[in-house]
Order: sequence, then structure tokens, then C-alpha cells
Amino acid sequence: MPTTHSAPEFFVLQAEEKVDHAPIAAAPLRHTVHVTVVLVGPTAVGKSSLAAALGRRYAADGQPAEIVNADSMLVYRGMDIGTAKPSDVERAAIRHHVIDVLEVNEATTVAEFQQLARAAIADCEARSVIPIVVGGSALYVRAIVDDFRFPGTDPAIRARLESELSSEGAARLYQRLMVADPMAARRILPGNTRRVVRALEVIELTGGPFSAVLPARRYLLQHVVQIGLAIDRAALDARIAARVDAMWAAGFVAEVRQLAAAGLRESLTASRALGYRQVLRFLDGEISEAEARELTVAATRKFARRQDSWFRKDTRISWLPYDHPELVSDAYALAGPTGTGPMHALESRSELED
RNA sequence: AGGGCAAUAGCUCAAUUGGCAGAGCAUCGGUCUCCAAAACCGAAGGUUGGGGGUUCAAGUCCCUCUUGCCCUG
Repeated sequence: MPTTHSAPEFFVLQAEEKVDHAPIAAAPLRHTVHVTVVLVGPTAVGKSSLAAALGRRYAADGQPAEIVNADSMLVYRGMDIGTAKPSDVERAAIRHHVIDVLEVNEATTVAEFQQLARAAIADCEARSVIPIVVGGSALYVRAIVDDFRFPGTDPAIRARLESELSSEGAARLYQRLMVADPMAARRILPGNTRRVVRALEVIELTGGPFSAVLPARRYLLQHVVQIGLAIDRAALDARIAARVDAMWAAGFVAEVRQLAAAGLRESLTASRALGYRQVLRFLDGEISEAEARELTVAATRKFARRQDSWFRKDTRISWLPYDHPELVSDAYALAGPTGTGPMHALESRSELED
């Protein structure tokens, strides 16, 4: 009986593009250079607990470290259970930045987030504290460490484009983009109205073309060390299922009900968070609670796959097996002041397929 | 035991009077410069429960077997 996910190529690196890998300083880092440690990987792989352990390890060496959240949903106050937000105890042990900064009825953007995170990193550096950036969204992480410049936004223009989208239809809007910026139009699919609207907004706002291409994978910040937690799919799927079970057991539905009363539905971003969106549908009588739960698991799995398609392409990331007994030491070896390098880093992610 | 209904992709179901077996979800892959836990695109997947028959042609009609559900005893 063939298993559904043997996926042998899944973890194979596609290492074609040139990347610029900041060398790790051989001398002790403290008081010499500013290192930014970045922990990435799919949801539920254990990034937060590694971050906490790494923080303790630094502290044991007399080097203070703090955590900078790079997760889009941890910024919301009250969204705790469904986001697996670090607990009060964990947050008392090590300072967390860019967490609990918004109400659930507010919306965020990558650009705002970028500013908050970079400010937090600068603040850490000013105090000789090592920032440990923890995030599952590659766009958010890249917006922090790479040279991303967002061309701004204008609510009025955006609102008008949105209404034109509904009145004129997606095809008309896309035709306008083809005329205004053929290059961008070629890189954006007509059905993706979100990107079409944004492109038209930027063109109108700046008078220039819309760059529909991601910038190069080149660090803007100095001395970035990116560590990825590698996991095979079967194990990840099991962890996701277990996490959703734990969420429900911890009173997730009650949390969403409470947040719904506080205006969760009003936030374009928060209302679409994994799990929250599905439970809102349940509360609206659209689906059963059991369905909401199943859909949450499915959506989370899908999300993890999308996360992976970003990270697997970034050859600057050093991958460590998520369940290795020496994980913390290995991460510390990669990121810590000794600069000795990892003991058990994977040569490539295909090693997971033993 | 007799009668009725059903069986189609991993799952839930479509398929005019017999005329090239489809969809949603799941799976796999891809895109991504201010909603990104978002939005979008593509691919693979079937001996239509088994066997026989009628027909130029059967998921569809006939016979039979298997399995499941319902009704009657």
C-alpha cells in the first residue's frame, strides 16, 4: 500500500541562484559585530521553543539575547491559543518584540511590520543584545533582512480600485494594467485581482512601473545567520494535527467567540488567520464545529507547504533536523560567538529522506 | 429468508433519451515587492465493485455474484 507522501524530491535543494552568504565571524561576537539570528521553518515545527532555548544558551554565556517576532498573527492581542503564542512564562523569561501590538479589529501590512521588526533589531543592537528573529512567513522575514522597499499605499486610491474591480470586473482591470505596465501585467495572472489592484495602486501612486519581481536574496542587515528547522512531511502533519487538537482542548472556540465580539471580523488580516477563519464560519452557522476543526488542520497543512516552497529556495538557510538531540548546541554553533559551525547541519535537506 | 435501494478518483458526489467519465475537497508542483496564517495558477489521479450478456457503442439496459443500507417476517 503506497503511502501518500513519500515525496523523495521534496527536500532537495535547488541551488542554482547566487546568494551572498555573510561569513560568520571567527572572533567572539560580543561587542564586535551585530549578529541577527533568524529562525525559520514551517508552522508547528518548534521554532519558538528553539528560540527560547537558544536565548538561555546565550544568557549562560553572558550574552543577552531577545526574540523578535516575525509572525504576522502574533502581533494581535488576544490571539493566543490559535497562534500558539509564547506563554507569559516564556515571555517573562526572555523579552519578545513585535508581539501583542495590535487589537484584533485592526489590520497589518508587511511594510508596517518591517518597520517594527527593524526598529526592534536596532534597539537590540544598541544595547548589545542579540536579536533572534523567529518567523514562519518568508515574505516577512525577507522584508526584514533583505533590501525590501515598499512603495507605499493610499487608502483612497485602493478603495477606488476595489470598487472599480467590483463594478467593471477583473478582466477590465487587468486590461488597464496591460496598458499601464505591460511588464508587470506579464508577471501577474489576470485572476489574481489582489495583485492587479496593488500594481495599479503603485503605478498611480508613484507614476512609475510596478516591480512585480522580488528583490535579490541579498542581506541588507549585517551578519545575518538563518537557521531552518527541517522536518519530513509525515512528522509535520502529525504535529499539526496534534497542535489543532491541543488548541481545541485549550478552549480555542471560546477564544474566537470572545475575539469575534471584540471585532475580529472587521480585520482583513486577523479574521483570516488559520483556525480563526474556520471557527468564525462555525460561529456563523456555516459549518459544523467538527468541520471547522478538520478544515483548520487541512488549511494549516497547506500553509506549511507554501511556507516550505519559499524557504527551500533560499540557499542562505542552514538546515538542522528539528528533532536532533543536539539541536540547541548545533544552532548555537551556527549562530553563537564561537563561530565553530554546526556539528549536525544537513548537507542538504534531502538527507531527511533516510 | 423475501422485497427494495445503492456501489463511479484517496473522500463527498455529478454524468441528457445508451454516444469521448467530470466537479469540489485532499495530494503533488509553481507564482509572489504594503491583506502573505493572504491571493492566485498548474499537474497527477479511474479496467465506473467482480463476472457474463444485448448493442456499431454500456457508468447507463439484462443476468449473476459480492458488499452496504432500508422495509417486511
